[in-house]
Amino acid sequence: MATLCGVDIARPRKPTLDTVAGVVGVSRATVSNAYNRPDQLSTALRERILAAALELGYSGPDPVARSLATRSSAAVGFMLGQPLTAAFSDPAVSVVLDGLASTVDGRDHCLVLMPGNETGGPRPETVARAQADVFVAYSLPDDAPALAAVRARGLPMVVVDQPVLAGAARVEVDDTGGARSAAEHLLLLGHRHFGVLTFALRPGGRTGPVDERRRAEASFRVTRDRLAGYLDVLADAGITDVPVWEASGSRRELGRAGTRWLLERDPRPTALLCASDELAFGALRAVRDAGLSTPDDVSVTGFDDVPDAKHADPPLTTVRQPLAEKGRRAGELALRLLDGESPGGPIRVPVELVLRASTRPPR
Amino acid sequence: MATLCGVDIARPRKPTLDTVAGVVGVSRATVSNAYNRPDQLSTALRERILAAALELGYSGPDPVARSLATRSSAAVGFMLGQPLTAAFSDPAVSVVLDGLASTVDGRDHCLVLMPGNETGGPRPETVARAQADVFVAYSLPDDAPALAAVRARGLPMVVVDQPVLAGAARVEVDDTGGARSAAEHLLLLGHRHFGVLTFALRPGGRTGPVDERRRAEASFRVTRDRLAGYLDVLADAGITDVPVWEASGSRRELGRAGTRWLLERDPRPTALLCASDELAFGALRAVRDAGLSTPDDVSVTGFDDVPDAKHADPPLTTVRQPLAEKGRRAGELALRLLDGESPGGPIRVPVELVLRASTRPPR
DNA sequence: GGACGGATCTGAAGCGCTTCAGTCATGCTG
DNA sequence: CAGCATGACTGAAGCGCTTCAGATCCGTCC
Repeated sequence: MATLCGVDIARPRKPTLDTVAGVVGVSRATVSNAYNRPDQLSTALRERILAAALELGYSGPDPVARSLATRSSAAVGFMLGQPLTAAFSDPAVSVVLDGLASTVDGRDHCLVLMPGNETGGPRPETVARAQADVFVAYSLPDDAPALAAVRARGLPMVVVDQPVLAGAARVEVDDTGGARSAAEHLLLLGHRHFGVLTFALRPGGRTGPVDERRRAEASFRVTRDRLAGYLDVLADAGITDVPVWEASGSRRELGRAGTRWLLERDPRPTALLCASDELAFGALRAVRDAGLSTPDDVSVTGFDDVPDAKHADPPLTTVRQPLAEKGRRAGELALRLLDGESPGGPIRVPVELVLRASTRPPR
Repeated sequence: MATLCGVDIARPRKPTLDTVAGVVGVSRATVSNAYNRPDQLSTALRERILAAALELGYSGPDPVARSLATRSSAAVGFMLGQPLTAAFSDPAVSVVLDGLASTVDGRDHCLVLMPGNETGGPRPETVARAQADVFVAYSLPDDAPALAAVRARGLPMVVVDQPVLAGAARVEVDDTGGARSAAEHLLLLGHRHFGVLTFALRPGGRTGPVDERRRAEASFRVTRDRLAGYLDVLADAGITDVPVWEASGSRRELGRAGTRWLLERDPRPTALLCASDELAFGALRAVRDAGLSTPDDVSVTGFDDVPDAKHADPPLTTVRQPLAEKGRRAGELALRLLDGESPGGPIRVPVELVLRASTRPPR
């Protein structure tokens, strides 16, 4: 009786707002209000509507249609500079992402994940079709096509760590400063023979020694800055020709391999500066493999202070950055942009050298 | 001139299909075709349209509107049983996710990530509002509210590992069998004193010894099956009262702590069965901490065969499961469901015991 | 008692796009 | 040259929802 005229046979079809409205005998607007603005109708009616919906198997307004009508998809896109495996092998990524995810989820926003490929970011097509109304870029190379794609869509963006991009909100870390402090620490301890272990300077995953030219081509800002921090401090102290090994990713196994090479240099380094804790874990292992001891024979520093760092053997001296906070900040920034507020200046999170047992003066 | 009548002043407004159509002087349908069906119009016109679009700053059809019109959001939702940090501390999750992501990205589908919370899955509200047209559930507890939410929306779902759910496509692994083979291996070597290290039996993250009652309450199927595999084989051999430690997550640090407890049991176990490689890594470390040796004093087995397992010290005997393949299969299944094909029976991926140096007969 | 305010509910105009049944030339066939 | 297939393009009907300016009704206040 209270049903709409003809369209009644179509059983298997999914119910919509209209279906429910028809059955209850109210207008579509009222059903919508039942879900979105409970104060706009009487409790009694609202309950009747919800009951009817339940019975009809209507599970609430369709998210896509709702997004179209409200012009907001309630999702934030997360673009990554690497494939997922590479990214998540390093807690430095997953902890940040976790902070971000819980922040945006608190506001009923979803996270659209866009992993990178060999070229160092998601495909622009992926970005163009992603249903998100703000994007977060994490560790993309400066020239990633994905960035242009976001820009073309005219959507706001927050960048964490890099790249530095005009008009985008930003949360950043003083990578250079952190790296400098690690190098200075080792210098102060009296070390003169160094080795540096870094992760990828550019997308594509090369593994091998880094020369001046390769260094100049670096397109990952984080890598560039940490490396520069290490080498500049050493150069200022008159130490040049420092061997540098580039691992294609931030994984302990790759750090271990690189360290093998570094330990074969002559003179053998007494101190290893690593661009991440994961690499440093590999370095610790390689030192042990070589029948040497950390810190007696070789001091090792990391970067990030991931949870495992303090439990390493020996506990790792490293540069701490507040990973979870970075993620949260990025999330908050993204939500602010969604609210149309201005991004404000870049948010800087602090770094701090954490001294543990993996460093000591050379013998 | 070729512009539409009045609506011309609104500069800052984002261009739409109509804008472009108006400027070029063609119908909206034609512009749409220019993007989606190049064969439906002449190349010349298509290029004119694309050029005009570029000039106007139109970056292609709006994904949300397009989704509404096509009734397909081109996204797959990924629901996780744990928060991101917990999930990604274990490569067993990130490798699967990577396989899934690359599979669906190949079809221009996005990945909507829905991490779990303390209750063991994403919030149902999150699921209800997620713009995805197929969901994959990974390691959710059997009673997760998120599952009901998917069902309420009437969307197809693929389940990997668990829970077992009627009507859902599934890719599964013989966890019980894998666990059994590890236990049998140790038994065959002559071990009689065991310890078991497992990750969470239920959402919420408890840490401590597991008794019969706790075991009965287990809601994570994977955990349940592996544990059962270990204990059943031992029980069949007449070995009962095996101490079991539950870690709240699959992290090496937690494995290390649990192993400390296990090693204090009397009689001290000569073999440790771990529910994951990450836990096993912690066990190796704890054995060393205790001044003991693996495998001389204590044998250790893991589960998963993550990339680090073969580089552990000593290399880890473990049950291999093809993680990347699991992810890919799940992705393929999801895409098939999207195409309206039937899921077919569950896909089983093989497990296999990989013998390495962390196990040997007891002294 | 008439004006007013509040609480409820409705109509209709979009949101930006896809798609399908056509329309209209145009060229080809026999 | 009639008849037809083909290619190029258009009109209009949705997709399922939100939202806002009313419409209606009723209790109230002076």
